[in-house]
Amino acid sequence: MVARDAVREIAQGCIAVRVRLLNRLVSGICDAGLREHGVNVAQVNILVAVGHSGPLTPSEVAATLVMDKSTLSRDVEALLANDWLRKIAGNDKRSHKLELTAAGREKVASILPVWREAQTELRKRLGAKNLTGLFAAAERIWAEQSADE
Amino acid sequence: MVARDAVREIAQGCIAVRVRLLNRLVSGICDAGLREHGVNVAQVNILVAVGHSGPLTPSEVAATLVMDKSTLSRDVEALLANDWLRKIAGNDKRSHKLELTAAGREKVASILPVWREAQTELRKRLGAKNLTGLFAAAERIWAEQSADE
DNA sequence: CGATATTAATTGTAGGTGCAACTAAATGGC
DNA sequence: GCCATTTAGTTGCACCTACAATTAATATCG
Repeated sequence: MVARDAVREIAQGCIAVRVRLLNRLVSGICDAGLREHGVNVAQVNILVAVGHSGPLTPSEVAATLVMDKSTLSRDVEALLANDWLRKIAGNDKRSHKLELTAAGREKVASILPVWREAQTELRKRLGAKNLTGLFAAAERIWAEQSADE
Repeated sequence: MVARDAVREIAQGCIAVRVRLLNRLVSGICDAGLREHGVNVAQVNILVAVGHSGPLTPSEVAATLVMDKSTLSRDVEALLANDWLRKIAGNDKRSHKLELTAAGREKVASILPVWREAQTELRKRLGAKNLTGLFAAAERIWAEQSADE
């Protein structure tokens, strides 16, 4: 194996470069639409995760989104300050749960039009049929997590 | 449409949350393996892009990877300092091209084993068959770019 | 030819992100 | 019951990243 071949092998097969490219494209399009609403896609994802599956502890949210818990902690801070999330008592004195507030639910509803526009553009640019694999991959990661406990 | 439905609609269909989740998983796995080699996945992707399709101008690299050119500029700085990339004259006095050096090519070759390990883990966790859609989506973005000029 | 617009790259700045270290609380041996 | 270990969450830190503004060079058009 000579050095030249390594470049070709990675260029042709690298999962990371493709996922990262798509991430930048997708996040960029979503954030552009959300900017006027004063939120970013990371925040919306957290609100939706909590609203859909909550109440959840911060650790559960972080695991679901495969985020570092410290990153989540800082994101949640802003969401609490806006009263889009609220803390409720957990099973422990060291933990708590996060719940979507009515205001948070309305905030999510308010961005629905721009979210739909972004989805439409993304389906067109990425190819709607290519998304099934993407969704299935995410499902596998979520399934892994259920299996862990 | 009530607010509750917006949460469900986004939770069930959001492309962004899934792409971002996969990005964090993939980047995390790759970066963990690369750490001992003193590089990150962003840098490897740039070296490979330049080595595979180069010489390329910074703008061309940024477009290929769908990166902001300012982000690329700072990444390239470190790669030049390590003599993994070199600047060569461009068509213009305001532009130049980037070329992979022999040392850069060897650096890429040196990380090939950890790259392969990461690929194997990712294929297993994401499901090998789910990757075809991912690759096809990236191809569409690259095809868009050729069509632009 | 000269003013204006465009293009390439970099730099200023603000905020996002993850790893490691830390604090507090709970668990598990012994 | 007590001490070591684990777990939950936050904070310190360094770095990554993108948008906006800047600098320099080139192209365009009257």
